[in-house]
Amino acid sequence: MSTQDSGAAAAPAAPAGAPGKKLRPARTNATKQRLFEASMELIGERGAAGVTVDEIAAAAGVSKGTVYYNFGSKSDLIAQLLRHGVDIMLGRLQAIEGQASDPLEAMEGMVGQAMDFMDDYPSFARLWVSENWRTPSEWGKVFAELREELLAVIRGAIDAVADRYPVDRSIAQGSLEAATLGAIFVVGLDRQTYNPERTREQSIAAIMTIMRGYVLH
Amino acid sequence: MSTQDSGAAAAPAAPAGAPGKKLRPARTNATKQRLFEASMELIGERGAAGVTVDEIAAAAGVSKGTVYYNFGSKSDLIAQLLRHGVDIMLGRLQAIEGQASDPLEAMEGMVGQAMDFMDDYPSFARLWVSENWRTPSEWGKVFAELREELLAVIRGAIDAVADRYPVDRSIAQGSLEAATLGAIFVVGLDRQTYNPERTREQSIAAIMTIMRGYVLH
DNA sequence: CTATTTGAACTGACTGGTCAGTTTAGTTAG
DNA sequence: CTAACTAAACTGACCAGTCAGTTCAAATAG
Repeated sequence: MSTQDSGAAAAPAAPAGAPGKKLRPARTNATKQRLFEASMELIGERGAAGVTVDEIAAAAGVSKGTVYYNFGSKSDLIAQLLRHGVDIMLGRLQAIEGQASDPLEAMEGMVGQAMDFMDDYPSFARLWVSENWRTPSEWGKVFAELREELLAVIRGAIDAVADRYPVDRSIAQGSLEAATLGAIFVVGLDRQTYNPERTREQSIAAIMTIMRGYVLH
Repeated sequence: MSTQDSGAAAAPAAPAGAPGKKLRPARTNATKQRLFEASMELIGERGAAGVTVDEIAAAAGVSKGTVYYNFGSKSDLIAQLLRHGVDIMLGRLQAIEGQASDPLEAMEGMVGQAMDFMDDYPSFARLWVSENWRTPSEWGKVFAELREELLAVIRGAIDAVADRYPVDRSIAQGSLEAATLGAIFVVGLDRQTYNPERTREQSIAAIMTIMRGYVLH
């Protein structure tokens, strides 16, 4: 959750010509956190283009200038927001990576973690699916990178299954990873948006059907 | 959104695309078609909020006034665009509904049709996933309705499988439909956006893994 | 210990531009 | 003759980004 700002280029644009090292990130961290939370909520609901910087600032209890002080632009804020969310999700997935001895159980645990993450950050998945796959996306590089990190975790879990069980080798792993990630996001979103009565376990079982079809019987 | 007063009288003196779509159209149909194609492309790429009415009109080779003559508003245009796309997709899915005697083959055919549809209308899936699942969506009702129509077709195919084969009854059908639809969209979009080298057949096989896991062996 | 200074963090009015939707007067085609 | 369309100007709202000024905790000086 920390995800302290990568000391690289997009640091605060200090107006007084400061060289920009984080000497005293006292208030700043709390402010960034509030901005992340506020913008995750708003952007998740209405889309990146549908939310104004003024709204984000107001929701975070901060002035508009502060947004531009902490992030260089609206676009930068969103890029860092995406990274922030994926870091949280990855942290949760990796937290149980190897808790179970059986790779299918491990996979099930991972899917469960993903569903819980979507319960806790319902807006992140919305933001993800709304802005991913845009062709000349402003955040195309960010998405490609983050997507790869998520797929890598799924790939690890699938590999573990393939090592322990006989599986259908004719199925392309890449497509299988994509199908799994897609099912996770869409089942989670559908549950939130249209079918809140569906349980966590039902959703996990439906997604795990993919794995059961992958393993030969 | 502006003119929030109940001033319904602000509509054009002509029949804005509200009710009558009967024996009207001479040029209108061609114009609407061009507008559908142009806006599908643009909105699919940059999102509903990221495209201006002027751009759509220009891309369709039509004046801005024509957009407002045929559709009452940008929002209306998009709602009708969604319906238009789903109608095409449903038409294709139903065209092979019952071509195969084996329900698993029928399902595979349907998934294949869906992949072909996404090849032909690559922007529609983008529009769908970017605007679906928005919480207070302007087109929430439209989405709920269209989503139900798509799920009904998938449900029919799953039911046919469940009638002919022994299946895992502990899996909630609703979640299974959602997982299938999600996998279809995401695998298709991923192929277009990030992995164009993946074949149609690889993608179908990955999605069909869900069905193979549903059927008991 | 008190006074002064420093500068990172923050403020909010303002600017320049964009865009949905309207209007009007005229043109084209069925 | 009339529905469909054009072209261009206009409005009113809205919004990303800017910038001159303010705050305040910590550093430093006296």
